[in-house]
Amino acid sequence: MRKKNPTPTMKDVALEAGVALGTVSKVINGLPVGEAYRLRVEDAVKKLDYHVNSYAQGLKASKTYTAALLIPNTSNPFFAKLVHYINTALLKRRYRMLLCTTDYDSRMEQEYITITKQNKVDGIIGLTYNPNLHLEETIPFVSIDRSIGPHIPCVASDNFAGGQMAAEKLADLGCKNVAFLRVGSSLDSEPNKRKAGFENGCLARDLILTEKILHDGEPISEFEDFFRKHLSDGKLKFDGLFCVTDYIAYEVIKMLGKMDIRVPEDVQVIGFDGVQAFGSGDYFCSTIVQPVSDIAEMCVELLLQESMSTKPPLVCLPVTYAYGGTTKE
Amino acid sequence: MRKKNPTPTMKDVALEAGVALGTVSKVINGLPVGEAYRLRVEDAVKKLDYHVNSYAQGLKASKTYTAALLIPNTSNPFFAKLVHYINTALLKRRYRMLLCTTDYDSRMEQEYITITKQNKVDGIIGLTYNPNLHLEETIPFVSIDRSIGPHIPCVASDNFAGGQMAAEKLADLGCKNVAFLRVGSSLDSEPNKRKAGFENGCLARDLILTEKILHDGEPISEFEDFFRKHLSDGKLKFDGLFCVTDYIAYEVIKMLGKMDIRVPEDVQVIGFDGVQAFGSGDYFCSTIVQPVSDIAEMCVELLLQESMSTKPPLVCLPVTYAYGGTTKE
DNA sequence: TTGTATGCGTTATCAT
DNA sequence: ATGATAACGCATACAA
Repeated sequence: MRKKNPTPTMKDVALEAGVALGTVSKVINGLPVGEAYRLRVEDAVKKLDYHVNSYAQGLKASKTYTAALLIPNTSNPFFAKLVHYINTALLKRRYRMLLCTTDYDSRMEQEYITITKQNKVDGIIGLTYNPNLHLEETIPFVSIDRSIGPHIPCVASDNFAGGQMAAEKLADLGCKNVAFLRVGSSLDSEPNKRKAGFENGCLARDLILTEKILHDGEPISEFEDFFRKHLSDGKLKFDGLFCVTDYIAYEVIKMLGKMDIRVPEDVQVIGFDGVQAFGSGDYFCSTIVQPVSDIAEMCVELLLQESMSTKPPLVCLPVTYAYGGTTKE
Repeated sequence: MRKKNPTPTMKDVALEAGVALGTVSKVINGLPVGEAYRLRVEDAVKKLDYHVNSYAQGLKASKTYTAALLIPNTSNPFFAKLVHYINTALLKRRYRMLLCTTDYDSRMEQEYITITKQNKVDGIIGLTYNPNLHLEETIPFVSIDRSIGPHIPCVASDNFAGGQMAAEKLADLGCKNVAFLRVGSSLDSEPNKRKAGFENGCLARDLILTEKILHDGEPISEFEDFFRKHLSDGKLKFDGLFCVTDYIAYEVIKMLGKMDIRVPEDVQVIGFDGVQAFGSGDYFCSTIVQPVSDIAEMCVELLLQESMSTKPPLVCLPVTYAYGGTTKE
């Protein structure tokens, strides 16, 4: 009883159980071992409240059981949700998540690649906007929403179908004259397909379509000017709006409020993402919901999958529509 | 050039530089070493793009350079912000964060304590609602918003001052008759002081005060009944509301909208937390802003501080008021 | 089947 | 000042 070991090791367990070190290891890893020995070891484990040191384990295996998640921030509710589900999916597989919030900053994204090296992560899941991110060939990478390279799988929502769905929903709800509102990084990423899908849907349902696309530098207030341009004696020309994200929808709805245009009476609004205020039950707006938890699962699954051969280049997951008070239903 | 080592080790560097292993270690750790040797080692490090394996380092030092963050979720924007800043503060000190989202579930909180053991974290930062959380005596713990035990530091906003500030602000803006709205876990935690501070402020400024406190089971819609009870010919008796969180404020404002009571014309509303929609510039409502980044820094500082003796039992950080459209200013 | 010895990447103690 | 060596906790190939 001289030195009370703060956290017991396999050696302590072996000593306690009166068996050899190797035997303990086998029991821990579920390898075949004599019944009597196993019981004694298990007792000792319980008695000492022993837990394997997964870092030492990793050292042996040349793995760290850690995956990095590269993401702009945790403030955007969509990202926050992604963080949550990816973390959970990793933990379930006894992996740790190294959270790297880049703040849309390319410099930071590169910096994190370094941290990633220092931490010897086993893989990286990245939602990144850096057009020319230089990443290690050797380390597994799964991209969200953006195709990054020939052998790097990309996971995204079915953005095209989502755009289409928005058009159909607006048509079903009686809209005739709709607008598509988007603020876009010029990078081509999967979410860009929302536009194509929406156009396609409008065509199919004979909706008149106007588009307003803000480019990198332009302030979001440009949308207000856009609306004013399409106003005739106080009434907006459009009866439906499809905003490329819930965030845009949120800003747009505020603008409409200031202009005394009622939502959904005068104009119906559909967003994209499925963001909930405070993570609680209700949506900010009627919206196309991304299957965040499925996206997370898929990313982790692909990342940890051993065989490179079976990794598909692009996985699109189905979206759903949800009512959030900004449409007539 | 036979086997191309995927990630170089100290040994490789030593070989490359033609020096002994120990020498490399010293250079890496900034210990004194001959100038010529140092240069050769540094060259080799650059050439091989060597990074220390912090897990092996940890194995020697019996540290993991990992701290766990126990928090209900990342969906609530206030928590999301906390996650972001704590992660950043840890990373700055070359620590990793193990994110443990408990979903307000006591069972999960305990489960994570186990994961925490398996992962041999060096410390825990916890924002937890488990009244009788059983935690290891041996591992450093810093609590957010709740005093948990005699030797466990607690970090929080100055909630009392925040409550006071809300009362003063409402008084300054012309309110005479105000209400305090709270939904409360019965647990006594620092945020409860918001009530005391507000009462204090109302007294000082001669405001008539009504309180409505929802208990654990009651649905938030109870507030709507409360309002209807204090309605006389369509006008609300109150001209100011202090909601204990921005979330409550958000829900309350929606209710008021349905009742055709205008904010801030008919009634002004102040929340608490300083939550921003989508993490962008503007606040959901006029609010008392918690200094999230300071809280995060303080937690990490206290956690990693060696000397137990100098750890204060409770640290309260100053709050500020921010306009968010739901007050007359 | 069980036990022993070696090595994973580092650091620290010791001779040199 | 520099270099060899042991030890950290664990897994495993090999010997008993």
